[in-house]
Amino acid sequence: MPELPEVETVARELNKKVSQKTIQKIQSDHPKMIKGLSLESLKRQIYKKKILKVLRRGKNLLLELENQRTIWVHLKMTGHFIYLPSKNTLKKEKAIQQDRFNTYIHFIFYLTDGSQMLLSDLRKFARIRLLKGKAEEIIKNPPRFGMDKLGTEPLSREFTPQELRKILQKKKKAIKPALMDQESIAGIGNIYASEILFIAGVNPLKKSNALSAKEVKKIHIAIKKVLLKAIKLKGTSTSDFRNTNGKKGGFGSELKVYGKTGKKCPKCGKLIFRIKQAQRSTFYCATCQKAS
DNA sequence: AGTTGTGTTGAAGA
DNA sequence: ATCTTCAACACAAC
Repeated sequence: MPELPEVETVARELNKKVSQKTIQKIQSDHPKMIKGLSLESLKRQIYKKKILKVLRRGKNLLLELENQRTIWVHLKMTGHFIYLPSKNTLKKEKAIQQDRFNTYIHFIFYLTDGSQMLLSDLRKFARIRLLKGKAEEIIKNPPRFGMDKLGTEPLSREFTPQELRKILQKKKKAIKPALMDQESIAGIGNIYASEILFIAGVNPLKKSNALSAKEVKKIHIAIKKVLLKAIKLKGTSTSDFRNTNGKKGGFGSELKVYGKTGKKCPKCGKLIFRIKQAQRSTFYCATCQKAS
């Protein structure tokens, strides 16, 4: 489930924990997760290279190295990074391993100070690439494998209500799948799309281009509010997402509608519905999020 | 016990 | 072009 708040949390934590550290070696039991080059080639190119910084773009993670190379990681559905400090007590490691979602380790990055960066991924959907150039250059001038089509960053200054209006006017889809379209806005996934629309009081079935200026304004406020709060609480862990210390994020208890089918709406007390939109579950309150 | 659903997204098919 | 369906994979719930 890593969406923008989860990936942002990982980027911030890794920035604190591994930037300015040097990669000694890597190990993988599933090199298929690497795209575009072999495990051997990746090993050669990152050997003894320092990690300068870690950035996020949409749901993509970028680890910039000192040699004009950047490790790109997409966590997809079930990937997450765990950081093990060098002076790791056995007790602490045991505590991390007690959680089975921390035990699907398919990549180990050994750093020269003895610490480790692990990639755990139950379903093995996560993908790794090695890109040429610095992270900022890649963001500005993205390669054409997928990152090239990313839309605006919802927490950036350019993402104004006017900008959102412009984006939504062009789309004929319902607002809920439109919010999840990475080519328009980068980083919103299935959980936060439902939560945002509940906070905005907008029906998920309403067509994007039929929204009033007032509704767009409400959605804009809700996007910023929900994403910022989720980042503050280090993300949502409804099942397998974990932070780099192996622990769950804190936004799970803040969820108003996601996964709440048949439960009472926190605002009006009526029942929460689940419907399907573009093959994904949408959760909403039909009373607080009127279709009209 | 087989079927269905899960936070993502790219590729293939229509 | 643009839309829908499927596949990558593992597991839980029904």
